[in-house]
Amino acid sequence: MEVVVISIDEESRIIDDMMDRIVKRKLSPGEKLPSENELADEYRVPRMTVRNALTKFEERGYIYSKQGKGRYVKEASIPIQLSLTGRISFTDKMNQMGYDLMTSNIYCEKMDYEMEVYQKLNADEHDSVYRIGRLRYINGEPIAIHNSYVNESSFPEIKEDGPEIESMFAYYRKQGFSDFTSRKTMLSITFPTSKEQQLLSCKSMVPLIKVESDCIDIESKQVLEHTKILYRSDKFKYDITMD
Amino acid sequence: MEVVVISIDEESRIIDDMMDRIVKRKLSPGEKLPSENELADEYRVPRMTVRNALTKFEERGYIYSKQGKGRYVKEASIPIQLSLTGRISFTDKMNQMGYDLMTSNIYCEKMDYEMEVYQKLNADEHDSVYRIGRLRYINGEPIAIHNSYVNESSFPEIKEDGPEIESMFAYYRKQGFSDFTSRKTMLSITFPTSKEQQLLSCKSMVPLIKVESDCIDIESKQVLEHTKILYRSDKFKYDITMD
DNA sequence: CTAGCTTAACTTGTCGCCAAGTGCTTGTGT
DNA sequence: ACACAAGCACTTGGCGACAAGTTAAGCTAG
Repeated sequence: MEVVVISIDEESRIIDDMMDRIVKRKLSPGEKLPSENELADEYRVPRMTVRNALTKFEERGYIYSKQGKGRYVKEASIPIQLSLTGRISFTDKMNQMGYDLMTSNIYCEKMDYEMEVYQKLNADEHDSVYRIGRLRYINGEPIAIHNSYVNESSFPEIKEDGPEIESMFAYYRKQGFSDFTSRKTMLSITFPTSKEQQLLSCKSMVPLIKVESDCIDIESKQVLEHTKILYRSDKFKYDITMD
Repeated sequence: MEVVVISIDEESRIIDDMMDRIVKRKLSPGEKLPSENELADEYRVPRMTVRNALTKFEERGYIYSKQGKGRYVKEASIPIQLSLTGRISFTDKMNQMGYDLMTSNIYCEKMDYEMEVYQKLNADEHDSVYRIGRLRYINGEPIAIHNSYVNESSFPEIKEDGPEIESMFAYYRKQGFSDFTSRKTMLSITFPTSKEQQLLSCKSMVPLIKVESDCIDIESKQVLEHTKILYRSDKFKYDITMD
């Protein structure tokens, strides 16, 4: 009889085990992990295997390492419960939940032509579309990048106003619009580019939740903006309850 | 004057660039990437840096490698548009969209006590709760693990029936329940354990979308099940439109 | 006795060599 | 001229030695 050995990836096994130790509180936040050599002996694998596993684990954001010292368990951040369902603005949502929200404008620039975005704005290829980026902080931590795409032909002063806008809704109201709706909201997962890693001060393997939507003036049916928000997935839990 | 050099992680820069080449179609699916040595020369970095970057990229599921041959761009899978909003069952959703859905039962076992799950089922600590796991395939590809937690005191035959159930809704109807609702639906992101990697045949860095919900009989207000679904995030786009 | 420096034993980080796998090219025997 | 095998030039994969950083103990000099 032949014995079939199903090879389970050693690295994944180590990550599983580390995860288990953390959730079972055998390893608490701030505590030092066993050294690479100790773990290598324990799992009977070369140090490099342990090392690769721990590097992956680090990039997911669960531990951090210091050369010459060791690896440590990160403080677990309590997930912020975010409701994706309501039609209220991000700012209002967060204030409602009692979070200390801060916003900083990071850019307001003319974007290069991109079919997908232009189409959604009903923009002509020769229109100027501005991308307004804001970084959202909660309790001082950057947690989301909020991109708004706005057609200059709809808002001629957007180039000047853009760098000052905190809430787009407030801006639209000032421009004479009052009731808003949106067509479709799509959710997908991406990884941060190096720029996004810097802005969100996160590692390359922290998944981002990308929420794409738009904002339409109910009265004129005009598309005011297209939005693309990138949330750090390790900081949130989303309530997507229907009612 | 002091020149401050902001160090951008070399690995991330390489990944950014590879991603860019793929979306800009400088590299098409099936095509071979430049070798590690070529890229190392191009970016003026040691081969190991390129290697680490490409390994990460591979684990995200964008490329695959063959020893002795090279690295190749994977076929981009067209994301399946899944509506998270409706109250119809997974099976119905998929059939409605015209996808070739297949389900296989992978386990039906008494679970160990876990406070969170037991609480949500209003189960006593001494109750037997069964975990019924099904693997969902679309076009032959495994794409989601569907876990249902059911209290034996509500469904005494669950141990025997479990391994045969494809649709829980159908099962509940057969048991005399007809109208269902759910309380809260939460969405979060996790990474696959090694078991989940095997079941979903995906790499360790493919994020999974975890959707937790429950099913309640409207008439009796009884909690019939707690569900935990793990979707491969690289295979889906979610429609979370409100209306 | 004490302050400060040296050293050694740990830690994680980097790099490069060689092993393993593939396929093309080349040479040889029929 | 063709078949086949050996070798070489490429690929990715794995591992081990060393570099760099940290800490604490112990020795030495004041």
